[in-house]
Amino acid sequence: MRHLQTLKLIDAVSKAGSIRKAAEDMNITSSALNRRILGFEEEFGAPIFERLHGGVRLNPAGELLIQHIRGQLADMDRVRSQVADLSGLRRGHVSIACSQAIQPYFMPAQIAAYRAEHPGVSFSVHVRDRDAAEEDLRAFESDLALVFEPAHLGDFDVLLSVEQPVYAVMARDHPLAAKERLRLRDCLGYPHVVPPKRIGIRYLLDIAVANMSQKMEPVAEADSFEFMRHYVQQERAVGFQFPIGLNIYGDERLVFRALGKEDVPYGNLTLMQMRGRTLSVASARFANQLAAALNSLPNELVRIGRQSR
Amino acid sequence: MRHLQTLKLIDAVSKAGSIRKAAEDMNITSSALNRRILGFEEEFGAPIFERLHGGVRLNPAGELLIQHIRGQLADMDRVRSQVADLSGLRRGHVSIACSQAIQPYFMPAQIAAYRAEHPGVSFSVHVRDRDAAEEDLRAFESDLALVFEPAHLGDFDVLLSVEQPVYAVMARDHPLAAKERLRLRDCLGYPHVVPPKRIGIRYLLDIAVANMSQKMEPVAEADSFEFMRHYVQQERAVGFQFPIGLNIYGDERLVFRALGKEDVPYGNLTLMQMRGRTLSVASARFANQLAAALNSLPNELVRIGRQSR
DNA sequence: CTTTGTGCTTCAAAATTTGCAGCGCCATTT
DNA sequence: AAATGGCGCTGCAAATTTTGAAGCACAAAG
Repeated sequence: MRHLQTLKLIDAVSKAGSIRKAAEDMNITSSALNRRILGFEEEFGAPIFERLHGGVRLNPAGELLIQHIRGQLADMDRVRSQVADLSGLRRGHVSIACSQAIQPYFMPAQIAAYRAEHPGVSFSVHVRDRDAAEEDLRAFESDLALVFEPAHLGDFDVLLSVEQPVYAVMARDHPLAAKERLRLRDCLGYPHVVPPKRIGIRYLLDIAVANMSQKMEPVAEADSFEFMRHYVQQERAVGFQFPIGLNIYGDERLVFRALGKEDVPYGNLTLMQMRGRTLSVASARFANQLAAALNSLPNELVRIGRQSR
Repeated sequence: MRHLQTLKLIDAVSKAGSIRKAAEDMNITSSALNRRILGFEEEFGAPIFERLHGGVRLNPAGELLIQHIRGQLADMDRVRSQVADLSGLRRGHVSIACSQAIQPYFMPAQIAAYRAEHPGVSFSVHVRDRDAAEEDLRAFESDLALVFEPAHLGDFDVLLSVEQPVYAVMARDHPLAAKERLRLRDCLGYPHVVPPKRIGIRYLLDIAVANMSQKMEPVAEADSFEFMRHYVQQERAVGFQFPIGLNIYGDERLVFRALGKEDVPYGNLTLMQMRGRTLSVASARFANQLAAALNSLPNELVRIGRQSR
């Protein structure tokens, strides 16, 4: 798209932090890029970059502009997607940022299901904690975000929000595995593995622990659920995870127990988009499918709950 | 703005209905314009105009695109306005579509008040009936619309809505001028002047008359309030207008009487903008001022009511 | 049948953009 | 203090793109 080239270049410069670096990324000469920036600033009527030793940075005017540019680039993509859909091609691309817990089971299944009906649609999936996911939306780098406990809801439209309890994860022969109803303080009595503070589940655990005399003393802090899952089989420790990230029936060596709401607050799994954006056809449909799937999750949990008794 | 030139040209062609006409408007050759359109369609991936004998017209894809284009052009204006405001220039432009009744007193006073504080801001005021005002918003030709009884609220954000009774307007020596409380059926017993159907006040009168045995039999149907105002002094007829369009104390030869809500429904004077748009600094501030002024109107009306007894 | 107006095409001229090389600047390193 | 390396910026000529003038084929109107 020729007429958007200058805008793309400005975006590239703002990301690279230097005209020369951006020029290399975009496969043109730094002098050409430099003059395009200068030319744009002239017709725009104000500088958008402040020059400093070692590169450039957006000035306040540039910050205002870059938001417009990213919106325009994304919106043009949306229009093209709608037009493609209009002509029956059913092509498109969906970019989604989501929490780690969504990655192993939920998202692959959802994408496979969607692609079974729309094979022309491709996906980008970004693992992002709750802050980073919101940054992605703001920068128009993801169309959707599906995260636990989003921090600043101000700039976003919430498409759906469902609650999920926190589950304790342990080896099948762990002493606690015998108990049907588990309290958080039981878990903290054993070695435990928790995620770092930026992760939603840790946020909830911190809230819970704040009201207790007992303190959290993790033997390991890890942002990889895979690590946690294997570690609890090594040391007979306890880990924590949301059920959407668990294969409840699939793992014979592990046991999962929901922690009550009065113990640890439920996590809010929230599907959101940038406020006011009109998503591409593919993204909007995929969001709908996600919403439907999430809405049917509670039944699933009830069933799991019964089975675990 | 160079990189928007192609988009502006497409907009011009869609409005002119012909490439050659648009070329003349935009001061370039038709061949150059033609090739820009062709070039754009190629990189866009689909035709956006359908060619027919005697000109071109947007196809469905083009309709989708033109909406994006107009949004983009308007948004770029907004960004520039914000940047100008950032650098302290306090310049800007406000474009507003409003009903005829707003034109004589309310809008001039409001604009003068605003410009007294922000002399760098200029205005475009378009007289539009309720349908046309909405069209203006959709086409991004007005930033704001202030109209009575808007028809399709779906695509717009309502910033404020206030009620105004319908007033009967007559000469001071009209027989009805002696009565303090007037009924609609009294008015219809005398010759009366009403606006055409597309005007909000007529819409309300039609609703009122639908519930009556008496019929409306206007001696004149005119969309000019000036016409009505002078005509009622010629034939001793009765006219109708909203109080915001009346200079209640200023005209010695005319008398105004509010019609009760049970007689004729109150008109909804609504300030709106295109859904989801971020207005320029000047437009947003002017909208705030309008909203404040409209909110203080009811007191004004009460005062008028007392005085007219 | 002629006239008028349309979108589109050809080709050379005009305008713009690009790449190369180099300048001056500044913070860091030597 | 000097050297270095990275940076934004600038002449200048080449490359590329855009433009204008003229004309073609076509369809509707007179």
